[in-house]
Amino acid sequence: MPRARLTPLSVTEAGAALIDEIGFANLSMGLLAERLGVKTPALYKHVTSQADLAHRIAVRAMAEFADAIRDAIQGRAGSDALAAGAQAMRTYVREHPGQYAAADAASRPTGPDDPIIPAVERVVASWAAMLRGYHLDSSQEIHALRMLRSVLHGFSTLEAAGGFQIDAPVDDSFTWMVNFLDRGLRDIPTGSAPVS
Amino acid sequence: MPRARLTPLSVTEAGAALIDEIGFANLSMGLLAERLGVKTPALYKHVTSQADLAHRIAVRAMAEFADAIRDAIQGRAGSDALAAGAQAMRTYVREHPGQYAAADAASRPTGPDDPIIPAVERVVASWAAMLRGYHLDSSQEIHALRMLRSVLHGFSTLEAAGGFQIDAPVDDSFTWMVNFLDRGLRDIPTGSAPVS
DNA sequence: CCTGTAAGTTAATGGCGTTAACCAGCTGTG
DNA sequence: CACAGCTGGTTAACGCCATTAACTTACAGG
Repeated sequence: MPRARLTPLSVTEAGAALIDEIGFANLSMGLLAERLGVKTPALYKHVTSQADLAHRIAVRAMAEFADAIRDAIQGRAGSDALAAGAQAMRTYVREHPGQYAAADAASRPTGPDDPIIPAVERVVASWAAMLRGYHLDSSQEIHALRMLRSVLHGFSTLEAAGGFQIDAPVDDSFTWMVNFLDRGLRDIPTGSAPVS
Repeated sequence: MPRARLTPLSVTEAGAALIDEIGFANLSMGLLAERLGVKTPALYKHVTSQADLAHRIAVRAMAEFADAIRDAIQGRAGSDALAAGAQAMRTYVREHPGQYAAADAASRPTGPDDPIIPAVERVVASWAAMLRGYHLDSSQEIHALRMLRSVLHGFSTLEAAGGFQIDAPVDDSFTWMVNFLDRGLRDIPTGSAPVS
């Protein structure tokens, strides 16, 4: 019987493809083994557990996600950078819902040398670079960053989950929302935010 | 041996309490049975499956969530209503992370008579009533609603998951974000949204 | 060639959700 | 007050899944 020649990397990649098809919650060792033409226990020669597999998928996904955001923002500024970055995020989540869910679930690092940390930092750095085009007060940057992350994460995951039921084009809502954010960011009162 | 006198309702309520303690993904029939002082199969006399239990928890949670939003908005208008509603949502998710996750997972109805439908509709109606205070163009209401839902859902779930790592007060970011939204909503260009 | 190791295999364990078969406590009737 | 039946519990058993152990065999280096 010929060998399958698996590696941690090839197992992770196959897992990443599978998780997008069946959903994060439905990932199972048996399904992945079948997909790779191998019996379930063989996977444990390359991956220590299902949690380890999920984490490897998450790291890989976060890195690809960071690349996508960086590439979209690259060479643009201000409104253009915001629109391109937001669209890149939405596209990534739509095309890789399982991997995004895995990355999201693993985004709290398990330790100080968790390889997801640099990947997360690259994402944050891209959003921060994009926001720099709006010349915000430094005390407000973190708030704007958190808002941006919240709104894009919320929209993308709700869309991927089929959460927008009403019959109105989701594309239009997304464009409207990005324009709303752009307008608000271009017209921020200076000084620290007034607390109600 | 005395009987436990369980009902579908009491099982659902115990499940709701448990899911907030251990998290949506960790809910198990065995754990809930133990919590109720009963053997696992006893639960199946009141609930047809774990999926059924999760769905009942979700319906209950969505209804309580709808109440919380309605009560917060009640008697307020404009900025006050937005701030109160947003805070109510954030508080609900923080206090009931498991139930919110269950409600979120079940928010796509399984059929036309799924009891989650009216609960979801009440939530939407509250947000729509709140937005009415901003006198938006009717063509833009749905977009504003989706944005609001996205941003509050995103912020709340990220916060509940411990996603805001940087050392800056999350309360301040939330207030800043709500103010940002309020400013933007009070100053919306009329006519249909410009599409880039 | 041939030997050792690493990548597969089959077999076994334990935890879960679920179902079947059984039994006992409450309830409503004579 | 008895007792019959339903209803809400029990124990036992099944199948699926993650994981581990014990084994075997393909292949790489000497």
